[in-house]
Formats: sequence, structure tokens, C-alpha cells
Amino acid sequence: MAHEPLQKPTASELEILRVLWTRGPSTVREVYEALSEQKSLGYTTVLKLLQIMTAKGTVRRNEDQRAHVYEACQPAAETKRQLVDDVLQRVFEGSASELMIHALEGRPTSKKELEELRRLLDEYEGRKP
Amino acid sequence: MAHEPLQKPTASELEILRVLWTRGPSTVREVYEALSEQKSLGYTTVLKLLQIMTAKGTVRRNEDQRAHVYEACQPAAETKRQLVDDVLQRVFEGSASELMIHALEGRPTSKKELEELRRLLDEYEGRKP
DNA sequence: TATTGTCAACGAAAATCTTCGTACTTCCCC
DNA sequence: GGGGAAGTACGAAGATTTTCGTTGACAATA
Repeated sequence: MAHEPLQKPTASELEILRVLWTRGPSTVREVYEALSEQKSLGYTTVLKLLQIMTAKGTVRRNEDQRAHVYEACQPAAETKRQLVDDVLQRVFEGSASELMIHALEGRPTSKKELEELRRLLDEYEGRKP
Repeated sequence: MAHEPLQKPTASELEILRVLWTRGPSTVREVYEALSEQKSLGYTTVLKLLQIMTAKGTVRRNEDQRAHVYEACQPAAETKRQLVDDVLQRVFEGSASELMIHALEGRPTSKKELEELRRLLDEYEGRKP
């Protein structure tokens, strides 16, 4: 019943994952309240989503308490990597620089951000010479 | 009836757009044959998709010939920018370097690719000092 | 112990996306 | 001018995703 080849989270699932990533293990109500600040949606909607995600193996839950506590199965970085890889393949044929071009064009990038990007390249290049 | 705030193309729509981007204006059959090389699907499936995309304003068609000729309304770069911006916001809270980190981690990046990335940064920085 | 509030489970409606069968039209050529 | 090949239009089935309403369990408390 375990799912090794995890599938890409849907848009709604991602919203929930982001809450779990920032809050850490959370109850339905906690996730619900975090999401409520951004958009209007029902409590049972969040509950159902978390139940579905549990079935898919995206999250796991601790049922010790009456209010179950959910947490992501994969570390955030892993899921993010998976998501970016998906667009990389589907939109840019695997070319990181193509992706980069369009990411930078998208909206004004601060000098600080550019420096950070440069630092990243240095770091990455240093790691795999 | 015109749609200014164009919506994000779906997965299937993107596959079709990619064919139109590389081939230029094409008939249903041409798109169908290009896609057939990657996956199995029916001719009318492609036709229907293109009809839907026409209704959405994603593509336009020339009906002069019996076999209508379709082409993307937006330039490829614009749609790509839109797609990458979408993940940038939904996954990385707008941080280009966060996106970059995970793009590089995804799969081995060649030295050539890294150089290209660095060149991009130089170019971009030079353009907006 | 009756009342009120919180919770999980379930099912199902609604919306969206994907896929194709069927029907009708047009064109070609034998 | 009849038959087949190639086209579009239409509708609809299936799959997936999103959203809740309702129900019944449990718990705190008045």
C-alpha cells in the first residue's frame, strides 16, 4: 500500500503542504486557520484533502490525540525539487538556463537576489568541479 | 469575447503549444502526428483540444483552407514566463534563488550549462544596473 | 445528565480536464 | 456521380480535483 513513486501534488495539496512545511506537524484546524487567512474555504474541505493526501501517502498522521496531527512525508526540499523538475522538463526541455531566463524576465529581480544567484553558482560549481 | 487575462494552459494544452512553437502554424493533422511520436492518442482528441484552446483564446486559427491552420496567440516566451512565474509564486514565494537551488539539485548540470547561467546573470545585471 | 462544541468519516455534488465515437461535409478520382 | 479519404463539429463518457453537507462519536460543562 506504500507509494514509492509519489505523484506530483495538486494545486490545493500544495497549499496544504506549504502550511505543514512552515508550521510543522499540525491538526486540521490549524491548517484550516492558516489557509483561511489567504482564501475562504470550509473546514471539512481541508479535512477531506488531508484524508486524501494520507491515502496517497503524501502526508502521514498521528492519531494519538482526538485531533489527529498531520505532517508531510517528504521533506519540503524533495517535493520542491520534484515540482521544479516537472516544469523544467515539460516547459523547458530540461534546460536550466532557459528556465532561468524566463524566471528573471518575469518580474524585477533585486541586486541582492542576483548576488545570491551568483553565489549559488559559485557554490555549486565548487562542489562539482 | 476576447480574453485579456489568459489562464495557465493545462498539461495537454501545453503539449500542443509546444508543437505549435516548434513547428509554427499547423493543421490538426500535423499537430496530431507530432504528438503521436511521443504518445498514443486519437486525432479527434487533438482536434477537440485545439477547438477548446481556440475558444479560450490560447490559439487562433485560419480557416481559409479546408484544413484549418492553428497558431499560438501568445509568443512562446510569454507563456513560458507565465508558467515559471506561477511555480515561482506557488512553490517558492517568489524567490528566484530558491527556485534555482532546487533546479540545480534536480539533476546533474553540465559545466556548459553553468557557464551559460553565469553569462545570463552578467547580461541581466548589465542591463539593469 | 442534558447541552453545546469539536472532531473524523463518508458520500456526493460541482467543476475541470481528457479522451474519443459518431455524424455530417467536402474534396478527389475512377 | 459514387465511393472513399480527410476534415470539422458536437456531444458525451470517464477521470480527476475541489468543495461541502451531514452524520455520528466524543468531550467538556452547566
